[in-house]
Amino acid sequence: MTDEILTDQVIGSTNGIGSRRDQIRSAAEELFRTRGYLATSMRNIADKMQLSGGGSLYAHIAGKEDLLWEIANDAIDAFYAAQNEVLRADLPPVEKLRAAMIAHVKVIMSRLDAAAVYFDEWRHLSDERRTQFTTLRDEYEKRFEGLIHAGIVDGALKIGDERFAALYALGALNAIRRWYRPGGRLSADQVATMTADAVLNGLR
Amino acid sequence: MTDEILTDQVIGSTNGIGSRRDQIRSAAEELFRTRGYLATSMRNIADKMQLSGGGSLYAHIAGKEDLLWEIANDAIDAFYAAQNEVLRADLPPVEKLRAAMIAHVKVIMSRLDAAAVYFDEWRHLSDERRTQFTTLRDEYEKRFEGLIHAGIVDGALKIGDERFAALYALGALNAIRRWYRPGGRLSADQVATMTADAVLNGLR
DNA sequence: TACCAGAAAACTAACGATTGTTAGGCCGTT
DNA sequence: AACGGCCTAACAATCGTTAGTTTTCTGGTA
Repeated sequence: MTDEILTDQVIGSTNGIGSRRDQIRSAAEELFRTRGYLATSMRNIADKMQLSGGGSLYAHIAGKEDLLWEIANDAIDAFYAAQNEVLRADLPPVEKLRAAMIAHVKVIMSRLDAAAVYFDEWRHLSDERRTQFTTLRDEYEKRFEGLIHAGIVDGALKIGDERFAALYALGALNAIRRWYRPGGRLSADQVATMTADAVLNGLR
Repeated sequence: MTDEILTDQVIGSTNGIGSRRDQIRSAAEELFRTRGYLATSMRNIADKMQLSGGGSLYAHIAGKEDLLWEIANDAIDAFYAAQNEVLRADLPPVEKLRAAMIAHVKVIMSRLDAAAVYFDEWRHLSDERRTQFTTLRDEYEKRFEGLIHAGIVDGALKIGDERFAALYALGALNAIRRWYRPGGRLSADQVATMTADAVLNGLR
C-alpha cells in the first residue's frame, strides 16, 4: 500500500533465493501452522534457520508479531488478488461464483502455511492490527456473499437464506486446508472443482 | 473407568450447581475457546472464578493440561453418544446419514466451548494423550465415512470419491462452530437441518 | 442454641523454567 | 576501515506449580 512497503519488497527480491528476511518469514510461516504462533518461540525459528540463538533474528526483523502481521497481510493480498481477477471477468452469475470459489480454494491449497495464519493465528495480533485484519477479511467475505446474491437473483440458486448460504459455502471451502496436502491422491485442480461443484449443488 | 473416577463423579454431582472442580472446568472451557489454550494462564482462570491467584486452583486440579484433557474427552464422549444413538436406529442408509449429520452438528452447537478444544486446542495435549485423542477421533470419523459408503452402495448418493465425500461432509458440518451462536437469527434445529440438507444435496 | 474440632477452600509468596528482546563483541566480505 | 551477519550472555516479564498460612465451612457435642 505505502511506498515504504513497495520499496522493501523490491529490495528484498533482488537476489534469487529471497532475502534473509524472506527466509525467516518462510520458516516462521511453517512453524506457525504446524505448532501455532504462541507455541513457536523465536529460538524455534532460529533453530530452523540453523542459527544458534533467537537473538540473531533481530538483525532482520523488529519483533515476533511483525512476522505474524506480514504473513496475515500476505494471505489477505493473495485472496483479494485471486478474487479481483474473477470479478473483472465477464461471466454469468453462477459461473462467476464458481470461478471465485475455485480461485479461493486454490489460494488455500497453494499457501497452506499462510492460510493457517489467515484462519486461526490472526487472533494473536495486537488489538489494532487484529481490527485491521478482520475489517479486510469481512470485506472480502462480503464480496463473496455478493456473488451468491447475484446467483439467487439470477434464479440459478434456489436456496432461501442468503446469509446462511454464504456461511455454508465459505465454511465448506475453507475446511479444505485441514486435510489437503500437495502430492496427495487428488490434484489441486480436482479438489477445487469437486469442492466447488459440491457447494453449488448444495445450494441449488 | 476406575472406581476412583466414578466416586469423584458421584461426590461431585451431589450439589445442584456442580462441584467446584466442574466450575473450574467450565471457566477453562470458555477461556480456551475465546483465547486459546496457550494464551490462557492459570491466573486467567482464577480471575474468572473470582480467586486472587492461580495457586488457589490446585486444591481442585492436578494441572493445567488435565483440564484440556478432560474437556477433550468430554467432547469425544458427546460426539460418540450422539452417533451411537443414530447407529442403533433402524433407518434407510441416507436417512441414517442425515440423522448422524444433524446429531453431529447439534453437539457442536450445544457445546461450542468443548468443540473448540475438540477441533483446535487438542494439539497442545502431551504426546501420549494427543495420540489417544486422535485415535478416538479418527475412529469416530471412520464410522461417519461408513454411513456415506452405505449411502453410495444404496444408490441414493451419486458422488464418486468416497473419501472426498467424507472429508467434504465433515468439513462443511464442522465449520458451523465458527459462526453459530445461541440466540441468533436461526435456531439450532434450523441450522442443523439446513446444513445437513445442503451437504446431502451436494453429494447427490 | 452455642461451641469447637477438623476439613476444605482460598490467600500469599516464592521457585525454576521459558519467553521476547537487547547489547556487545567477533568474524568475514567489501 | 566499514558494514552486515551471527554469537553469546543477560534482562525483565510471565509462566505453571508448590508450600505454608489463614480463612471459611461443616457436623457433632455439650
